[in-house]
Amino acid sequence: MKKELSYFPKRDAGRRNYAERVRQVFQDYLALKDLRLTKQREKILDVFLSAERHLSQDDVYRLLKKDGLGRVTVYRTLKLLEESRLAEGVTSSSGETRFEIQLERPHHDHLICVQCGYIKEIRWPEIEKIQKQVCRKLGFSILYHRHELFGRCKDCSPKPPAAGS
Amino acid sequence: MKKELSYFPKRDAGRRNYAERVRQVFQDYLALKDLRLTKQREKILDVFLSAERHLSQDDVYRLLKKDGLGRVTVYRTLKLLEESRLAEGVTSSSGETRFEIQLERPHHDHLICVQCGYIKEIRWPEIEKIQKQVCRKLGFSILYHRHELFGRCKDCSPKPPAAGS
DNA sequence: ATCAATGCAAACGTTTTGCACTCCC
DNA sequence: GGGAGTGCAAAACGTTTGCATTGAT
Repeated sequence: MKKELSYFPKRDAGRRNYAERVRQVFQDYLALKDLRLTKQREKILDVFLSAERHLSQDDVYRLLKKDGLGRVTVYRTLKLLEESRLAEGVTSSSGETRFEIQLERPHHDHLICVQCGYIKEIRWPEIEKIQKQVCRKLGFSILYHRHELFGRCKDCSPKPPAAGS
Repeated sequence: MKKELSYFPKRDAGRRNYAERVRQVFQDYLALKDLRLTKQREKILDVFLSAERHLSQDDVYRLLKKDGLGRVTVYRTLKLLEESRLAEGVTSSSGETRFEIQLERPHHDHLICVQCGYIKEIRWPEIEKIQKQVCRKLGFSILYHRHELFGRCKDCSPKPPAAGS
């Protein structure tokens, strides 16, 4: 039995609901700031919700330019998503920032394959715990952190799991 | 007895030697690549060795433009320093990359104060250990990682250590 | 109808490149 | 002396801004 770690709650069943909750949060944030949920902003959000993660600005732009969406709007909307804390940036293997929707997702860090670009999410509560402890001891209050590991994923590793191992 | 963790070897005594070793490493790297250790490259290295850490490209440029050094050279040399693995970039609180010389310095991560910009280096072998373990289990081979914590340092913390704790 | 949002183009800041001159090896 | 290195200017790149038009509430 492949016990693939299932870090995140299954959302397949409640996917549509999830999308709606995300949209709601965004709308609330916008309302709070006296801003509007426009078609373009919805579309950008939708792209994230169907891709579900790790899109660069350019990815979003290319997916939506056929709808007449401009780069500027993508930039501005991504900024809004970041501000609202709905989206968060991850450094990709090529150095560019990629975004993912964070709502209701437990905090996780990233393993980034420098070869294929695959981004694996990982949770390690132990590490978070040590982090907090050490920082508290030092009087450093953490606001947020970035913990990214660059390397090769299983498939891209130079030495595939040898027989007999 | 204050057992302040002494993360880095005392270099006060051997500082000059250290500088020379750094220069040697750089020269070796350059030789390997059929490149030359020029006055400008030496000067840039010297800036790092006297500042010892966390300089942005602009910092370096401003410190050296009086010597007639151009921005372009700074960019190119910083790239060389990175390639040679002598220097490594850290994300500063304002988001720009700052560089530090890494030779003979044990690996460390960074606590970055978003208020005063102070960068504190930190070693937590336990975390590194867990990291390695987890990644090995996943078949992910780490090449390098970035672990940066953003927050407020002791001095900039909103609530100074209150009386009676 | 109002006022924010959009999209264009132009501005902007940063990094890279082309090229003649310099200088290290 | 030759080829790499430098510095300038210009190009390239990614992001932001100004402004007239569009559109959501």
